[in-house]
Amino acid sequence: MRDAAEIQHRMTLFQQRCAELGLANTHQRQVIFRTLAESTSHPTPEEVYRRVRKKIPSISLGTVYRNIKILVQKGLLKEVAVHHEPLRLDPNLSDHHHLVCRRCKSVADIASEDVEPVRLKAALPAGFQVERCEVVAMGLCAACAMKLKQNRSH
Amino acid sequence: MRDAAEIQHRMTLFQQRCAELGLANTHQRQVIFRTLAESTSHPTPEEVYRRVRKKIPSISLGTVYRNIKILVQKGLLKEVAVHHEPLRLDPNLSDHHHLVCRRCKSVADIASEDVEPVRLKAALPAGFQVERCEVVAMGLCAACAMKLKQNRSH
DNA sequence: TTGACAAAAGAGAATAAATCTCGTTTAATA
DNA sequence: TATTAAACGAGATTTATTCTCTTTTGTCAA
Ligand SMILES: [Mn+2]
Ligand SMILES: [Mn+2]
Ligand SMILES: [Zn+2]
Ligand SMILES: [Zn+2]
Repeated sequence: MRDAAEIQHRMTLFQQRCAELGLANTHQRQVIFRTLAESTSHPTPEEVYRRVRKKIPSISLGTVYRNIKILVQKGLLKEVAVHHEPLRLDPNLSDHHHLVCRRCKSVADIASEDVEPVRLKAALPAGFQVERCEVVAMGLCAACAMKLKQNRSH
Repeated sequence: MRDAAEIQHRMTLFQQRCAELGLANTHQRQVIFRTLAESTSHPTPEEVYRRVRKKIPSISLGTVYRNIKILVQKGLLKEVAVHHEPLRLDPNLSDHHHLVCRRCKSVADIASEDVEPVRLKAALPAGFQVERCEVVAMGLCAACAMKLKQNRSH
């Protein structure tokens, strides 16, 4: 839970951004965002729904999902790491990293030797044992970059 | 598609490991593994199913999923990145990294400043535009490490 | 203000991915 | 070859998410 001033600041920015983006200023949207802004963890949509219902018992799960999707699209929320259905399997068991296209979801390998070893400078939460580090580089593949450019010039 | 000698080598190792692990040497299991071993991409379970059915038209989707799960558990296959349902949201929009417990799936932030910047040493696939790099450090949280130790000492 | 219109909400059906159940078949091994 | 646990196939079930449709609510201009 963050402090009240910080949350108030986030809410003000949120309302500004919604106005800029043409998103209506609904009570449900505000409470969903505030619930996430108050959180310092990484809740699931169901968890958000559970918390939001304390404020708006009649809210529907669909509204929570709809808003989460819009807010992630507009960059007002993030998803943790690359996360999209369905599961992707990797027959390459060597330690290596990945390059993911945010548009077409293609996944390409980056060899371990092609990335400088990841170095943590600070102490981790007490007792956490790191087993492996994977770098996920997100961006646009050549094909998708071209398609997006074309769409923009319509 | 890899070359035949490489695949043959993988199949031999696979059969050895299955024997060691007490996994029965079924035709379905072999074809599923071979299909993945032949692949240089990151197929979905449905894609594996589609390919395996060319060899064994009567195979069931359940068998594909069952084997994928076993093989991932036993370390004969990997999942790409951390990937588990449901979606996890992040109210922290700053660039930062994550620490994920492989057992309880808890997610903790690692501040960007606490990790040396990720440096790619080699050229990426032509035209790929990287927008951001996220480090996912996987391992065991203190609580889970303790629970696993207890279970082992039964 | 109020009215028109688009955006968003609620309810619940539908879909997609993954898992489970259960009766049947098969591999391991004695 | 007979026994038995493991694995299979078929299809139901579960879980997360999305969609459809009707009603309600913001927004904005008159
Ligand atoms: Mn890979
Ligand atoms: Mn985070
Ligand atoms: Zn792409
Ligand atoms: Zn844990």
